[in-house]
Amino acid sequence: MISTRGRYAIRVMIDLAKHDDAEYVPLKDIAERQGISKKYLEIIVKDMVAGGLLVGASGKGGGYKLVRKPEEYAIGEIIELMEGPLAPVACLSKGAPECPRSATCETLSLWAEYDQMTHDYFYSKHLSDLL
Amino acid sequence: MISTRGRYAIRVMIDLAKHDDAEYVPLKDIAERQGISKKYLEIIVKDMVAGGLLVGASGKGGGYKLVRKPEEYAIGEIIELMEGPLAPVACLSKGAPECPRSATCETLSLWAEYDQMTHDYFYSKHLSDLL
DNA sequence: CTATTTACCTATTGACATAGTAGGCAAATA
DNA sequence: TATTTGCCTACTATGTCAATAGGTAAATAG
Repeated sequence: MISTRGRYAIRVMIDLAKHDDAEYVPLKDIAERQGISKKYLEIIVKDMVAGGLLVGASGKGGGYKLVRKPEEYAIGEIIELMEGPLAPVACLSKGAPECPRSATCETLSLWAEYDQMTHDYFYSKHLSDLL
Repeated sequence: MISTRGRYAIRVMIDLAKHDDAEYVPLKDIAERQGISKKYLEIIVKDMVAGGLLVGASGKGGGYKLVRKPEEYAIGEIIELMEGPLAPVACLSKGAPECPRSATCETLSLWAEYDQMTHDYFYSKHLSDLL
């Protein structure tokens, strides 16, 4: 299941996308509108900045804003940044050590096909599709 | 991600499907062939019996066997028994209390569509497809 | 009727993730 | 200089994951 990290991140993105591109939006406002603890959002938003989804600005008039247009954010990108790989099994994650069972594994193609489906789905949807 | 509970359960089912339908297969043999701790498999197999996937028999000549033909087990059924609902968010699980945000939630259709895809996929695949 | 084989049951453990809370420092503006 | 805002470290309670440990009950072979 998708955890609050991923779900809240998407809601923050939607909230920001609905506001003027030029202005920074204080996290306090987002937290109030979304009914989510501001303190908890701080942790989540920090990772979003580190991952290049948002930029932040301190001080009065500061806050966060998107760095790209909503149609340029794939939902899969947001989810993978916040939750880790979409892969249903560890051996299909990018950079995973090769599984010793892979040559004879009867379930590998089941997971691989599902992984492909999931990837295609979440990278075909963009932030702009949620507005 | 699918945990060992679900993955091992499927491997046990495949192992059993490869053996004579009429005979009980001791868990010790399955554990050795699959390279999985027998003690851990006991816990998993117990839930599989409780869920109606297998039957067990004690004593000499005992073990476990399938109760249906491999083509009559949907993979989704096995996964949901062992891992809980396939739903990507709690509000889409069967019997979940209605989410207060559902009327205005901008992400609900995203998750619902993915949920449908996942369900369709894992209920279209059967144990017999993995042999 | 006894020994062996097998399933079945309860309990415990260490490591990790989840979903936060708490308190303070740093930067930018009015 | 005061206020607003982001940013940083640390802590905690709860639960899940992946087992391990040790025993009881049932069935069969001899």
